[in-house]
Amino acid sequence: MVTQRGLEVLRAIVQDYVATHEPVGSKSIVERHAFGVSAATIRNDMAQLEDEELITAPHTSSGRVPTDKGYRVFVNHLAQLRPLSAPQRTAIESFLAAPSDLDDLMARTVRVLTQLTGQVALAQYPSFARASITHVELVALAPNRVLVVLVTDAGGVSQRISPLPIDIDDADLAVLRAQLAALVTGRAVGEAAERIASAMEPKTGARLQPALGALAAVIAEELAEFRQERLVMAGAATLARREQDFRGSIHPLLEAIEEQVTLLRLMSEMVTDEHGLATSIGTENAPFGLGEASIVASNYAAPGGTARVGVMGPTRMDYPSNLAAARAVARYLSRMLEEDEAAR
Amino acid sequence: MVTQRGLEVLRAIVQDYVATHEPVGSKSIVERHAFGVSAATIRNDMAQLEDEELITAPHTSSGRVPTDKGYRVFVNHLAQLRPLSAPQRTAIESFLAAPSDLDDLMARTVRVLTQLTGQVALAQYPSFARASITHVELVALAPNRVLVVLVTDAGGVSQRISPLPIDIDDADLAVLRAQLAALVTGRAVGEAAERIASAMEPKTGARLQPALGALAAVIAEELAEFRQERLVMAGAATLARREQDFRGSIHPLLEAIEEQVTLLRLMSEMVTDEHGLATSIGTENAPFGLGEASIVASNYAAPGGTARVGVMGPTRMDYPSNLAAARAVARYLSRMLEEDEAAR
DNA sequence: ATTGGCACTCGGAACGTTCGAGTGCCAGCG
DNA sequence: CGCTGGCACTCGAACGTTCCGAGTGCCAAT
Repeated sequence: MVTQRGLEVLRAIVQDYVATHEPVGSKSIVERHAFGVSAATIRNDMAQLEDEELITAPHTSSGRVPTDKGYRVFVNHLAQLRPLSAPQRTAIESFLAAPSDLDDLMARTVRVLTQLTGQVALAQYPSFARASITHVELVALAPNRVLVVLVTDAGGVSQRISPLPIDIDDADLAVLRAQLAALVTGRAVGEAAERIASAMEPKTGARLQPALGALAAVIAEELAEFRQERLVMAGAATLARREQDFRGSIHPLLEAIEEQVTLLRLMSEMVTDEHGLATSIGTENAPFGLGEASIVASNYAAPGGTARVGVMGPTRMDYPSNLAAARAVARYLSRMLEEDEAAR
Repeated sequence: MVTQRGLEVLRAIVQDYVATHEPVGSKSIVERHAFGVSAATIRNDMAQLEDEELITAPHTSSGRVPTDKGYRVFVNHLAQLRPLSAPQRTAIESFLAAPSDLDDLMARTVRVLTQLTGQVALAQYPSFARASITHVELVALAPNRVLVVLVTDAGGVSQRISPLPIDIDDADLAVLRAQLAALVTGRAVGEAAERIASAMEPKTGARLQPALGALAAVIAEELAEFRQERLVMAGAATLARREQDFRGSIHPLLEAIEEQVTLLRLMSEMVTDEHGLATSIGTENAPFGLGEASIVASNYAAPGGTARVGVMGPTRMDYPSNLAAARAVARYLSRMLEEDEAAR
């Protein structure tokens, strides 16, 4: 059983260890924190914390270091977010002001977050999976090449060039446009994908069927792209400064950053607390090959539902600050997207 | 003055050092290469090479290591590309087969190149700077929101949503479309940008002028995007394996990868030899903050002119293999783009 | 329950020794 | 004159020893 003071000691250990990167001893705790008890008492508390596996000693006689479990307790029960400073808030505001489009907004978001935290920043794109198709437009580039543009009600646009197996004229194009529009406009992305699949089968011998099939195939690809989750990142270079924080090497992290898929799954599988904040610590990420890393994230509100923005760093990170930064950025991001949607 | 055999010794040193990552001594040279002379003779040659600053000794009595100048001589005079193996060629072929679009093709290109060389792969996008605008299309999303699509003859497409300061109807849209088309279709990107600038000035009091101005501004942005060089990369994670190859840290490299701008300039400023190959070694990259890295690249033929594909790695890299890989990939890439253009 | 005291542990720094790979130089040889 | 074997020398890497101090666990006293 851990006493109340024991928890305070854990908090002190986490804070000091994150600050100094060195195992913390009983003596340095009484020096840096006003516990009003002697080092020996702290030592007794530390022995209890060690029994509970909340802290551990790297060597027989050395200071203590929090375990992953210790960080977890710290984050869940002991940490309170450290609010951002005024300059930090204005930094976010000016960084995110007047983006030219969604890509730009997302890129700026991760840049400001990596700049605030000094960690690798990650952001899920708003999902278009539940959006509906509002427009399908065909532009003839040549008799046998058509540009296919798809627009969703959530602001997502996709475009792709499709070669055609036959030459068509403007009248044909109008026919095809009408046929495709009937299939997908007003439909949710998933539903549209089902309906478009039927058009891809070469059923009738109609003259335009080959062209329709080709266009349907391209539209299917575009729809698949809408359903796919995406991720933006920034600050990978900051990992180089932290090499020794990751026992083995930063290779798994760089790999994950390049892969994206892993991080995408990780981000979406994290569980949020009642404030929309999520934390995944050290070995909790082991199934993803990132047992040395921690991730904190905050939900933000996007047209297509909530998505997440956060940072990835060493287990020994400053959770309160990083959580606060992620939350602040998420809030601004939500607001930007809300304004954009209102204008639509 | 360096003798013929001296140059052979340099070649041996470069080869052995790249292979073993350890300073090479006179004795190991006579063991691994059939020079037919004694170690003492090699030592004399090495002394000459050291006078010429082609090699250097890390410590007073230790093997020798090539200097950047030594690598340069090796690459210019001593190296002959090592042709790829048959499996490697088929790997390229199957990797690059049937890309779904340009982005996909470029992504696969860098992936195969990083897989072949184990280094960070870089590829410039084909440039659309000299392309011409063939289509400008407006799609009404709402009375005050229009999707603007631009298409070039080099296969580049750009799309963006523009809010309008006033509401317009379909007839207005047709008018605007005609006005904008008159300004930019058939024009080269640069020329189009100049002409579109004029439409952005609020000169006349015409009713549609505010809308025209807004659309022109968006088109100007899209044109600027066409003029901008772009880069794709892969294999950043491989750097982690090579940490100690970069004396200081891999931070500058990761930074450059994230920045892109630096690498873009570096790639475009490299000078190619008569075979379209370019090499930039160690300190030659110092102005770009990459004095510890080398880059090799090969030109490839793209619709908008030649562009480059290559790899970045430690100065102590296997130049012949990497150059051969870059050249092979560049050739396949040229062919793919040529086929695509023929289909257009 | 808390505390001061104390013996104990162990990692890290400092230092010395040894070992061997590699060098430069030189006299001798074809 | 170029090449060679021989030799003294250098210096880094590896290893062992010593020393120091921060930190611990435990215990008797309060």
